[in-house]
Amino acid sequence: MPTSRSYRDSCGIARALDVVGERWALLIVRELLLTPQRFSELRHALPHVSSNVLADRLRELENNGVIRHGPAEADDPKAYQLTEWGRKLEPVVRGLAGWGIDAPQPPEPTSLSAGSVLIFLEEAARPDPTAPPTVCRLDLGGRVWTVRLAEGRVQVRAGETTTADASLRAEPKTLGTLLADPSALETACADGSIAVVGDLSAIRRLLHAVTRPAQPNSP
Amino acid sequence: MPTSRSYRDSCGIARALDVVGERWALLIVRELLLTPQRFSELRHALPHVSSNVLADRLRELENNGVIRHGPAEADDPKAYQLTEWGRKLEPVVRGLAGWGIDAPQPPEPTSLSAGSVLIFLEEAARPDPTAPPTVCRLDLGGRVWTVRLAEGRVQVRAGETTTADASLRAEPKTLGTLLADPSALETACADGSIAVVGDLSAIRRLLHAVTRPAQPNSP
DNA sequence: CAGGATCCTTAGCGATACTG
DNA sequence: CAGTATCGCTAAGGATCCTG
Repeated sequence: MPTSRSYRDSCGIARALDVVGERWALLIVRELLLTPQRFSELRHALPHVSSNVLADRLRELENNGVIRHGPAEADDPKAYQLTEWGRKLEPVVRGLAGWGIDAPQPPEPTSLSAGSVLIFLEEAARPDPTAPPTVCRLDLGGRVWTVRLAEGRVQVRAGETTTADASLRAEPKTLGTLLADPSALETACADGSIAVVGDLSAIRRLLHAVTRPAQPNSP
Repeated sequence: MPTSRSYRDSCGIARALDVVGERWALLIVRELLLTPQRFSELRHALPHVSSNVLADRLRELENNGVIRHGPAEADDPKAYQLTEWGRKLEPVVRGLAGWGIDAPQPPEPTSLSAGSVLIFLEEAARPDPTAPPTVCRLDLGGRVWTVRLAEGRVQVRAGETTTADASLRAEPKTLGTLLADPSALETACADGSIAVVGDLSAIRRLLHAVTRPAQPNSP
């Protein structure tokens, strides 16, 4: 029996939380915002969720019309994907991402999935508007993504492109480290923790796009 | 106990949910968005939360820098209020409200606090831009609010105003019913479930501001 | 082997009662 | 009024075990 506890409040917020307020629900939505994914891909993207909870959430989200399971639009017949209504959560999820970035850093060991780092890229990046438009191909945790920098924004899409300036293969966590400290790029290339093909300066532009202008830290 | 249940994910969304993802947290933020409130006021606004859970959440939100308790800015010294960072959740909460309004209606008995109906007012209202600017004074569940309709938007503020076109006193749930069915206004006046002073047509404009243009309802 | 279902333990939740 | 204390319940976490 999946969850059925409700806030019993007619407010739109409470009704939204009745649907996506349970644990892990919004992180599943985060993952599916980027691309439809299968059960095992979601497990890999959210390594700390147990399989029963994930199955419960997926069933619940499907029953509530947030995601869809079967084949639709001739896609992967086993992939979970957002419905039209579910996709409307995108601004909310992005807003949460932007807000959470300002949270105090937990000092604990954390994971970082491909979805995490890509959403972070889109949300936190403020690339130099005067820099040349750049297209990077990312091979992140076994999936390929295309990242475009142009006009002060970063856009991520699932899948290949034909016109990349550079290609980068790395673990999500490694890329996260580089985003925090772009100066480690050469070292990472040298020790093989990442692999770059093409124009290295394109990767450098990507990394510097998310360098934030000095966080105020007053408690 | 090592961690008090964290997602252990460096993603901004996960870190946001570590702070406001627990049950009731975002509904507390919803209430405090309108005005600082005391413990008993929050209990009244969220009738289904038990006192220990409310106390836990408030302590947690305070520890995480979302709300503040003591006296600040010469306000009610016992009221909880949002910090500057906490207030930045407003677009997220409003986004959730707008999304949740399109959720299928739960048939169960639901509550409706003053905060609920006021956020709904601000979020769902699309007043006629050609109608005259209107100021209503609302006495809702023992607190006074000022509602302004102007230029196609509705703005709610806590407290009195000096220039109201009309004043309305009602229970939050009664107002919710009227917003769903404005034609019941005369009946409600007659049977005393609401009390109107001043220009009744101002109240009528307020009620019609949220009448939505025919919901699509396809499952 | 992907895609779950089942079992067991723990921690968070809900309701009520109680206290400074 | 502003919370604590207590207790039964249920969801989450973790591992293992089916099933196609």
